[in-house]
Amino acid sequence: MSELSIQDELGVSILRALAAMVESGELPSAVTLPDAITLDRPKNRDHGDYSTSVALALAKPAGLPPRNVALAIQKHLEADASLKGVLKAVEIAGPGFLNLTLDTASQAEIVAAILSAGEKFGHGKVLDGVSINLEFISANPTGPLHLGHTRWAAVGDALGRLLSAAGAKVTREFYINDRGNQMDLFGASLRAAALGQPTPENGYHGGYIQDLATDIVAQHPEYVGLDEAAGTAAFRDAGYALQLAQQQSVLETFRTHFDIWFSEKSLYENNFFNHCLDRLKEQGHVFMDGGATWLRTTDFGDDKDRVMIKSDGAHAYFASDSAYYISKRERGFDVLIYMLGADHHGYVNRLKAIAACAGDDPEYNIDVLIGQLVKIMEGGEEIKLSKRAGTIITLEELVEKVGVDAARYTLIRYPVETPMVMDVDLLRSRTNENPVYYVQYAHARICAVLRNAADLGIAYGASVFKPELLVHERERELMGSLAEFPRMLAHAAQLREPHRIARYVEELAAVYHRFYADCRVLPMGDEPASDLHSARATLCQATAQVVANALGLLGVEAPEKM
RNA sequence: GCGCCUGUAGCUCAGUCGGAUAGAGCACUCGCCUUCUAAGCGAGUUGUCGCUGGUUCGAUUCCAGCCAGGCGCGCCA
Repeated sequence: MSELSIQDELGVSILRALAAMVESGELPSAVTLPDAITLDRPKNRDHGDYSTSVALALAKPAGLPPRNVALAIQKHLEADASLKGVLKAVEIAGPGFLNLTLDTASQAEIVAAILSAGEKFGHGKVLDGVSINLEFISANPTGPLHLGHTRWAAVGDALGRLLSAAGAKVTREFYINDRGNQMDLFGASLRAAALGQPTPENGYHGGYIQDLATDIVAQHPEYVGLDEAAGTAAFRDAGYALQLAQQQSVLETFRTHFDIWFSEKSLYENNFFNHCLDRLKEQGHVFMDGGATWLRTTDFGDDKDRVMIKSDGAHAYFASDSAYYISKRERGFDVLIYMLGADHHGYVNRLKAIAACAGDDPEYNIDVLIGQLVKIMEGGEEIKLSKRAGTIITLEELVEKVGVDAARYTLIRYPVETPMVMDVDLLRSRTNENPVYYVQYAHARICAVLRNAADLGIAYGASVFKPELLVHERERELMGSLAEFPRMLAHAAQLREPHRIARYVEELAAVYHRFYADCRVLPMGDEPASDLHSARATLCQATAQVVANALGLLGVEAPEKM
């Protein structure tokens, strides 16, 4: 079997047909042929296994009626010897669509391909060799992770898995804002709580502050006696360590792993920031004004120039952004993905401007994903998200209520640019409204069938598989869906849209359930085992593999029993 | 004012190299377990794809303008 999938093979054959048509004068030589042919899966099964509108697209430049173009392509495909045994029929429909129907045995090769590739089935090379830095969450270490962070935890982690599967070399990074006056405020709030004093103005509230303060005092009773400056610093550092450890621990239980926890403070160690500043100066976009040091980001589409070093000598947050960008690039990453909340979308232009100021190509080196904030409904009312008010749903609480699988799946299955409403009551009720159960059930169901097959002594697997037996419409439908997985994965990776995986696997589960309802897999009663039983069991095995692979990309378990 | 996102069925939402009759779940009605997991399957009902124009063989999809909602525009972090 060739390296090419059947879709690819058909696409290449059509391109060959087009080239031959130019050769023979059936198409004017002035017509520019497409680089690749896209084959769609028609919604209507009467339209074959794949369809293409290439004839429609070429009709105009060729100055020919679309049907004539389609007829010529059809003629060449039917004469193509390499498609014997692959393509069963080529039909022309509507204004000039070409509908292709595959030969059964050829279509069923996908089953063997899946079993052969196993966990790797679907993985591809569209991002081969690309070194990607994927930064997400990057919450302040001044409190627990809330639901907004949780969306990024789920989506970011799934995106990391997806990009890796597409061939990219991915490093997941969490940026710790461990510098600046928010940290000092955090320290002052903890100290106040420990001393039983009122929370400072704009300080941090919430029960966790009191809890942290209590823990710190238990470990370091001497902190209570320190003066304000020393005490604030001591509580800040101790609170930071505890809070960061808490975030790290809860993320691990959420199956979200980071390769690097990057400290903002570290950007100012070992003269690194000055090194970055020098690099930016070399590019000529740094200037002084009013005693401050600026980056002229307006050279590259930003609304206004940005201060890096304030006139009082302090580093503005933008200084960190700039240095952090350069750090990532110097560590060898080609593509930097930033996942930001909608309230930070104003940063897109300035981030891209940093890249341009550093002499890079913002369109290639920076990829910013903007996620709309999550709203939470409980008891029919919206809960406002406010880290400081203390009325937050944390990642831990969400997991406690609905479990890791349901939480991750629900958060991933919507495009991030869609504002999302999570109904806590609904998720807590564990009804079937959550499609994760639907998908997991399909997997568990298949596993049950395969267990029974083994008990009955039915052999299944690539070695006994007879592809020509799978002629039932439901079987063909199922194999068609399975064959879509690699292409879907590549597309989702390129678009950075993990939600497509969830949508795909839901459809696959639906197709499997239909197959299951119409096609008996195992022998009934005393019926003797046949090759068809084996073939169907093998198809089930391949389906379970793809469902498991898809759920694996989402970080959701594929249970063998439910 | 400028910028970004959103507007699709009663509700929650899918649908981006433009494609054939616009989909799913929930909800509602009715069927299917004396054999593989009924957490399932099947049938039925629901639409000015925000509005108006443009591009073309074809627009929910691309472009422009408008309407509505959300968010952002600091020598804060």
